[in-house]
Amino acid sequence: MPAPTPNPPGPINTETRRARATIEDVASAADVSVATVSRALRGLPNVAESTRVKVQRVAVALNYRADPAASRLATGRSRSIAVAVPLLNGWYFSHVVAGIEAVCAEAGYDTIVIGLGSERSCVELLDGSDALHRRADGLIVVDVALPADDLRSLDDRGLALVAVGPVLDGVPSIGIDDVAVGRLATSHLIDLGHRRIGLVRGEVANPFGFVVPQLRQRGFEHAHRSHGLRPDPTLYVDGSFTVHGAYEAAERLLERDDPPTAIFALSDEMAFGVVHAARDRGVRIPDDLSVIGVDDHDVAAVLGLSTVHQDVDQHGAGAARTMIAILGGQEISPGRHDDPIRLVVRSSTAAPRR
Amino acid sequence: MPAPTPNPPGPINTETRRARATIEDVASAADVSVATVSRALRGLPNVAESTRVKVQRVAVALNYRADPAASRLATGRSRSIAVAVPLLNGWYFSHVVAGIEAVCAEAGYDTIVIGLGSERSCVELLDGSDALHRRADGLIVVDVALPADDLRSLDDRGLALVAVGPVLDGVPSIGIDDVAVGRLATSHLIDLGHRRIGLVRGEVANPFGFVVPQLRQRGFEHAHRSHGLRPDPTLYVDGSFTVHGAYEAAERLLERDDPPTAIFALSDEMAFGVVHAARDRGVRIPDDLSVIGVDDHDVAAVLGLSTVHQDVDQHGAGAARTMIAILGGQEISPGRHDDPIRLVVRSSTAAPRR
DNA sequence: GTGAAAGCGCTAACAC
DNA sequence: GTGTTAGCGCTTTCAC
Repeated sequence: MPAPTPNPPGPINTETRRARATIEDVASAADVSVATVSRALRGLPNVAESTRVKVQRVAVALNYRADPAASRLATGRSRSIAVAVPLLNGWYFSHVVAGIEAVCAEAGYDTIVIGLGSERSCVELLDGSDALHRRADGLIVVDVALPADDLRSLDDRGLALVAVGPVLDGVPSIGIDDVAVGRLATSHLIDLGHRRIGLVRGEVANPFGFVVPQLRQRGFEHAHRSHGLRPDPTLYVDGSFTVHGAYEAAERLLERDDPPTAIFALSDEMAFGVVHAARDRGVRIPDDLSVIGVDDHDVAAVLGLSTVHQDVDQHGAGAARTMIAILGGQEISPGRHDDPIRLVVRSSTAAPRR
Repeated sequence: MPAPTPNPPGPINTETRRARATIEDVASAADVSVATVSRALRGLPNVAESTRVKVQRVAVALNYRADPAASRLATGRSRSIAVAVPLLNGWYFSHVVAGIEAVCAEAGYDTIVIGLGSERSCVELLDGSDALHRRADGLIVVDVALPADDLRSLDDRGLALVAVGPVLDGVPSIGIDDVAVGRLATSHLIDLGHRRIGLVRGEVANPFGFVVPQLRQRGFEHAHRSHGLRPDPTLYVDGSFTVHGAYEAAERLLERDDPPTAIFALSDEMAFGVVHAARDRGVRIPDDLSVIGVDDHDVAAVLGLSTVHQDVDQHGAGAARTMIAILGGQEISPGRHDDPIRLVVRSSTAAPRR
């Protein structure tokens, strides 16, 4: 158990308060009761239009804003939503977060981010740790495969759940068909004539399975089989979902006596690493090696990287909208929205030379 | 004024509460008063060690955790810090945010992110809008140049302030010497023999000046002057700090009858766009054109891009540590920490051919 | 060392 | 339509 770090003592409260008007200030200034102020300001019925106007005017004059903590305490709702992502600085994740934040801000919700980089953070997330405990009304998990009972425990705590990425049982989710992604990229390579295809997968240090890699890999294998081919597992390497990790992984592949003629990297960032490694060893792309990634990262076009496009900001925005609808009391079925994907062929893929 | 969106009605409260233990539950189970529970759990003095142990045990058994809203209401501190950034999905910003979040989580603080993409969001930030008002104990602004009176108003609201990026008057800040960055990159080009150097600047739709571009530009101009040269303002173009924006900006430069022999892009992402544009028009790098950026983005190495390295994650982490120290009651002088930078020469810069 | 009680600022019954 | 009042769950004097 982490050391209890109490709030430092001291009457921060009183210093701060000076400037802030409370609901009572507004009430007395407007010559009504606090209840009326509350109703008027929140647009509730049973307030005479004239009173509402008067109260609003006073509130503006006093620059009054309800204290969210007090409000949360009274209503049980915090008007903020949490986003849990494996790493905050990945291209994919930062775009999802950006999409979420934009929608949340628009709707008056705060966005609190939780990086799941360390094991500790993952465990805490579910333990009902500080980050979630009564601080957020809902949780958006991005590419996190929560086990069923953790799902339930979160639910028991009254947290609304929405997922971005793979399907999560009983949770509304938005993402792409990752198996199809794997199939699409791989078929492209096979159609070009490639028969020995390397796969740069990625593990993330994350106790919850990060299932995207598996799904895309499954698609990779499907594609082989449906063309009557058998994938070669000795051509599978781990790129950790980073440029650098993939660089090293690709080195291992290219060092072989029988290197693959094409490499499928499960993300564009990893594909960048592959391209780099190839270049450093004088392996020409696409002449000696075809490379394809996934994401359609802004830099993919610069490198001429073939890839599978997905509209990442939209995933985040869609998830946030769903969350807000749920929090707004709408019945949302825990369904799946598969966003379309499409193959983008650039100059990094071509028929094998030999 | 935005439409008042009240919390939807409904007894969410009671449903939720079922599972959660309150301080009273702990008190009665441990057979002490709530005051004692509060003291014991927060490590305050004047609690018999035996009592403390007992209370802790009960708290764990009941999976008790203080409700942050109630705690906030009573103490005035929310144990969360807000981060305001111009765009959440830029490489630089996402790394800063990641650095901040990691440190905050470690210290038990929530990280709430605020994107300043729209004008509205900026205005609201300062208006004491919902996002900040009593929700966060401190605000970390990243590359945001707040005017002096906004600074004061934030301060009046009792918000602690820390800045990442350029110096902000009266606020502790961490960043790099952006003028030096401009000088370093430009001198490298000049030393190589370049005399006509294009500058890809960047504006971000942000009412607060985003001063980084100006500073780096100043360094660019300094470097010229100290070599007895005069920069050519017709060679300045706007790349919006995006790959795509820089692509178009570079096109304009390369289309000229007298194109520059080198281009300094104020960020690596923009440099990528320049490289792309050059490639698309058959301009060879570095033979026909030298390109240099700033950041040392992971992809810079892949493209062989020369650049000015900075340690971005560290900026975020450092800022967060400073913030937490301030919030912890330490006296922190509003000083400046300049993180070191260094020139990284790769293959995108060389002497001009003619 | 511990407990009783008075808030913190707001919302939601309930009365009028 | 509006006001009164009892909480929400915690912290913090102030007695003991």
